Amino acid sequence: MGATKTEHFTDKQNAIATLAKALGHPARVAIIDYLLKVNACICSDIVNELPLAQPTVSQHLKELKNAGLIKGDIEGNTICYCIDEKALDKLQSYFANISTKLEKNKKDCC
Amino acid sequence: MGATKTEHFTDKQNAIATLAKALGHPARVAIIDYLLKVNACICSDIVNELPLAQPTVSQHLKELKNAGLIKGDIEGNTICYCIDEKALDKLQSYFANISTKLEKNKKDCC
DNA sequence: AATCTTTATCGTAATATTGCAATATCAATA
DNA sequence: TATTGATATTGCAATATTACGATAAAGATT
Repeated sequence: MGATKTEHFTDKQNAIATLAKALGHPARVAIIDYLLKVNACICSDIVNELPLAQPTVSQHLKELKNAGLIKGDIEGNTICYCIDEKALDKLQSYFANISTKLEKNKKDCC
Repeated sequence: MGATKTEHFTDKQNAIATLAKALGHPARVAIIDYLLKVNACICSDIVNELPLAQPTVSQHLKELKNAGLIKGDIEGNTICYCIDEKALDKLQSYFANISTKLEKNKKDCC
């Protein structure tokens, strides 16, 4: 065993889990924070911003890209990575929806 | 290595990563969905709702609890687990904040 | 008290993640 | 074309996660 039983869950559950998992590492949260802060693409400087070696950063970027949280293209000898709004909108609306439901259905237990 | 270098990131980054990581598995997303749907605590039936063995479900519940996403107490011979609004509010405002920033700072790259 | 019901824990196997040194790739430039 | 600069890939070691059978724990029921 050891592998997630993806096929037993709904597409939506898997989609949210994939996005959440991609943000489940502080380095990847830090990358998103950085992209928001500089309001631009990553151009070489991200490696200097993180306390990790270049291959590790590259790997984290790859995971964010695979999850759809960032998108990027090669531009000359640098890479232009930036936030993919679609994915973040999906997360935003997922949690906004939960908050709305929680607000509406005040429970008296716990 | 293999261990996350938690100490090199900010508390906020680690906090978001911990919450996101807890939702980084479809079974745990399904548990949250279920808690919202029934608008009540979990009372024994959650094991029947998931395609996983009881010890596995118990383990996922434990992880959600450790991350602070659910809270629960023993009630007789069943458990009352329910959503911890504080954690979900934290996630909701994190992503709402990101969406606001993205809306404000329209970029022309990518 | 013996049994049932429900949840937790232990132990363990399979798999995934994290991190980095070494190396490869590839465009720009000297 | 040789070199430089930036990013990706490979390979590997350390660690974490996922899943479940077996078993334990503890209140409820008979």
